[in-house]
Amino acid sequence: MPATIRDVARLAGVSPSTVSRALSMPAVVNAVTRARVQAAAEQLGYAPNRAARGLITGRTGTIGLVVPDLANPFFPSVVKGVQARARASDVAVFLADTDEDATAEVGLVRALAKQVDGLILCSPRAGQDELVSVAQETTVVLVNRLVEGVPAVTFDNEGGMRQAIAHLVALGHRRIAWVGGPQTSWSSAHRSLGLNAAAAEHGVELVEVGHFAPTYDGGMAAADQAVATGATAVVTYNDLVAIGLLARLHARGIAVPEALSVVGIDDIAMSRMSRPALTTVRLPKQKAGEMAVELLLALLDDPDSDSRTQGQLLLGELIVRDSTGVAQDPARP
Amino acid sequence: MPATIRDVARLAGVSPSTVSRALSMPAVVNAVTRARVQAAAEQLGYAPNRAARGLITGRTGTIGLVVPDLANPFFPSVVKGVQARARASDVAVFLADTDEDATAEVGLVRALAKQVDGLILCSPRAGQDELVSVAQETTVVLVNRLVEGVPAVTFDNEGGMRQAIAHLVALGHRRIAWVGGPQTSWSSAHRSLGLNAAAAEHGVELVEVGHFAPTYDGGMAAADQAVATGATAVVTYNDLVAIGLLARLHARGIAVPEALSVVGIDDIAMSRMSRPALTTVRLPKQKAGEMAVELLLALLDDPDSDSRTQGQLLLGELIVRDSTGVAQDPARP
DNA sequence: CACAGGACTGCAATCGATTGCAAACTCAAC
DNA sequence: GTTGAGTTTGCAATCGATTGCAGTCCTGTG
Repeated sequence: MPATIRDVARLAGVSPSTVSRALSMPAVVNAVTRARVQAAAEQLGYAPNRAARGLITGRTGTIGLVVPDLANPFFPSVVKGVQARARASDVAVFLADTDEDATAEVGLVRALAKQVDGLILCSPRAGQDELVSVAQETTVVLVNRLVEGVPAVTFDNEGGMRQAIAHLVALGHRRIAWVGGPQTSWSSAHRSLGLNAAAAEHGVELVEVGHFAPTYDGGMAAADQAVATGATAVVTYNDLVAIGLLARLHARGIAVPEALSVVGIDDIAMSRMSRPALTTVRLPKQKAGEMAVELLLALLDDPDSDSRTQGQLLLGELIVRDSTGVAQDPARP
Repeated sequence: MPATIRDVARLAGVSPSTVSRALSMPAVVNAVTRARVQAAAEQLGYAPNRAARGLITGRTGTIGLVVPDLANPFFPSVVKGVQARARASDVAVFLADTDEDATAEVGLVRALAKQVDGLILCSPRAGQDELVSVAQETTVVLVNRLVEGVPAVTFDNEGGMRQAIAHLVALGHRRIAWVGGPQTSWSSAHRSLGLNAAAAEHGVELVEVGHFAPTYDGGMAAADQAVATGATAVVTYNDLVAIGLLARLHARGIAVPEALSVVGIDDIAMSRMSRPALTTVRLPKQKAGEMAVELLLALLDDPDSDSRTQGQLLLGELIVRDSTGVAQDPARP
């Protein structure tokens, strides 16, 4: 139905080759011919069929984006960033949601890999070996996950946690609880590391209360155990967990931040809307999506680019809202 | 890099034609040949290049999905539904976010149209004429928007509003405020219609407080005007607005639901997490995405299918939480 | 005036897959 | 032992675009 290069050629009175050149290598065709071709293309609303071009050039102008769960507000932000940056370079984005299923993820990735120039895998749940093997077959950029030898855009979890701890210590907290995310989560592990290091530096105590689902319900589940630690502040795996925790604390009549301070991570849109508004470490999610595309495109242009080894590290930023306050004196409760 | 049909043919010792047939019309090839081909394909991890197939068959196995803003929690749900249903039929999904820009939307849609078999336009911001014209060029399914002659999946706004009003009337409310969405919003207009009709039926008063951005901030902005109407209950354009309104009410010390009841629409994930938890009309967002794909696929198979004219209407469901309560007696405040 | 050189443009091959058509083969029946 | 029907398979054309190569035309110089 849509106009082909032949239609344009006919209308402009030239050969298809000339149309192709007029449109993609304007310098080599005569000015008046070029103008005629461009007018014809314009008139017909012609745009080259990417699939056909892809057959010849091996570049389809398409990338794939795989996320674990769009219902988790973290991911739409990343997707939006990918979207925006991809559009700016006129590349289309295939989106796939794996529903947190690592097995489905691998299958999806393999299927997608054949239809795209490159893949962006956001917080992939698959095993390290599988990711490496996929990366050997296609150009892959990881987001929020680090695997030896695979280019990635990650967040500075350690630095973020350091900021959170510094903030809490400044408020007088000396015993801080950590509500971890899923056992297998790469970012949870790294946040824990950063937290422990920072706590040690400041000479304060860090109590880990275990692993919970990275959801509102996970936060509800974690709340009581966090309280039981006797800590005066809690850092949670992410904002969703923090908000769930806040809900449970409210239900139990525990005042935030008076009796307990709460810090999340991510800064999802919901965080400023919670009551009290959540203090959190903002992760530049959209930026991560943009940079992932940037990195992928660079890799595609120059596969041997050294960005392969380094990748990109994005810094977090502490956003202080109302869920953190001066530590309650443990002596007079 | 990936294996082509020729590679498989060579390995299986047959011609490419036979490979093609063995894989997509198994009945016509000899059983032992078929087995040999399938083994070879398996061994090479072969999957046909969809782009190449698309050139011949005119069907690429790809659909496009356009949403106004992924940051609005309504849309990721729809996207998830589209995703899931599309994957079940082995079709890939191009996602595009227009950033609420109607002009960009039209451009994007036109560009996408050439690369896909069909398009799903979710809550499109473009004008009616533009949508009609796009629908003439490609197969299009609308979600959450109705345009004469274009197949669509919509929500029963009228019915949903009827439920909300019935609920409020049962609680004794007699004067109800409506916080509308954007002036040009199709769903806002229809919700208003349903509200007015239901209010008339029940003999209660409906006060429209104007049009606001469909966001948290929009809700904050609307709150004071809603209060000033003297209504004992407010229905808002969507949940995000309701949650913003709740925040402002809390800041002003107006108790919900004691002094004012609040009802949202959508039932986004955030709604059960708000304080108080939001009473709302649940819209089956994910289901809408699934049905849109279903409808699109049906239309693609049989362009003259009568689903073109009818489309699908999805019912809303009132979810009663804590933001609605018995009306305050206006006599003794 | 002939010829070298550059600027344009068209021909034809190519990418990976599908499909109409015809060739090759099998098998049974006469 | 032919013939004819039915199966199975391969050849070759095709989709839309790109690109190496070669041909045409024009211009300037000797």
